Amino acid sequence: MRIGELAKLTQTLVETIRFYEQAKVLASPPRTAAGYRNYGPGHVQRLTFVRRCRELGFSLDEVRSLLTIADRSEESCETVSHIADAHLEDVRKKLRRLRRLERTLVELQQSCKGGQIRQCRILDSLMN
Amino acid sequence: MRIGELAKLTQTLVETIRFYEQAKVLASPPRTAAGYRNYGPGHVQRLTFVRRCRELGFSLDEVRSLLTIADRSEESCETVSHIADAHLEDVRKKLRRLRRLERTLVELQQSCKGGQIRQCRILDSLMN
DNA sequence: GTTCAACCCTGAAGTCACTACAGGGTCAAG
DNA sequence: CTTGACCCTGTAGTGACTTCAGGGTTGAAC
Repeated sequence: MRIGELAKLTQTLVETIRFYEQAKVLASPPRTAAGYRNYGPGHVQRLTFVRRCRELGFSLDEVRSLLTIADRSEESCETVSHIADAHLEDVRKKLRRLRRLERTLVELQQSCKGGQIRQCRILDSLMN
Repeated sequence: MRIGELAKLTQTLVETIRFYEQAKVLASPPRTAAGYRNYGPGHVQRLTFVRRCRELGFSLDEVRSLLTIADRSEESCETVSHIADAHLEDVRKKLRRLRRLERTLVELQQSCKGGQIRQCRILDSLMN
C-alpha cells in the first residue's frame, strides 16, 4: 500500500510517517518504479506500536529501546514495566490536579450565575 | 528576592523563568541597580500557577487566558463565563484522556509480573 | 490523448516550550 | 583583591512534529 493508505489505517499524518522513517522508528519500505513508498502489513503493525507508545507518553528514544527489547525477546520485561510504572505515577498526579481544577471551574461557573464573581478560586486551587 | 531563589522555591530553571517573562506569562519584575531581577511573593504565586497549568498540559496560550480569568475575577461574568466554559470542556477532555491512559498503564503492569518477554503481554498489547 | 485533481517526492523552514551555551558583569567572603 | 557563586543578554540547540515550496505521478473524466 502507499503512504496515504498507511496514514489512514493508523490515523497518522503522511508527514509524520516520513518523519518516523527519518527518525528510524519505522523501517524504510521498498519503493515503486516512480519512487513511491510501498508498505506492507508489517509496517502497519510497527507504526501502530509506535503510535500507541507515543500516546502513552513514551519518547521516541524510549520507543526505539522498546523495539529493540521486543526483538531480543529473552530479556526480562522488568525494564518495560518500570518505565510504565513511572508514567503511571505521573498520570495519577496530573489526574488529581485536573480533578481539582474541574471542581473549581464548576464552582466558578455557578458563582457566575449571580452576575459577579466574588472570589476567584482558580488561583487558589492551583497555587496551594 | 533574586531569580535563583524564585527558581528554587518553584522548582523551575532560571532560564525558564526568563523565558516566561519573554513569553509574557510572567510579569517583568523591577530591577536592582545592577540590573538584577527583583521578585516578590506575588511572582512566586503566579509562577507556581503557570507551572501547575503546564503540568496539566495547558499551552502557554491557554495559561495566558486562564490568568486573564483569574485577574478579572472582580469583573462581570459575562466576559469571563465563556472562557471558563471553554476551559472546563478542555479540562474534561484531558481528564477523559488521562483516565484512559491510567487504565491502560494499569493493565500493562498487571500483564507483566517480572517474567520474560515471551510471557510478557505489555508489548503484545501495544502491538495489537 | 490531454487535462485535472489527488496523490506522492525531497529538502528546508517553522512551531512550541523549553534548555544550553557564550561571553560578559556583580557581589560577598576570605 | 581575588575567587566563586550568582546574574545579565543574546543566540543556538532540542524533540516531535507540522508546514511549505517546488516539483513528479497516477488515473479517471472529458
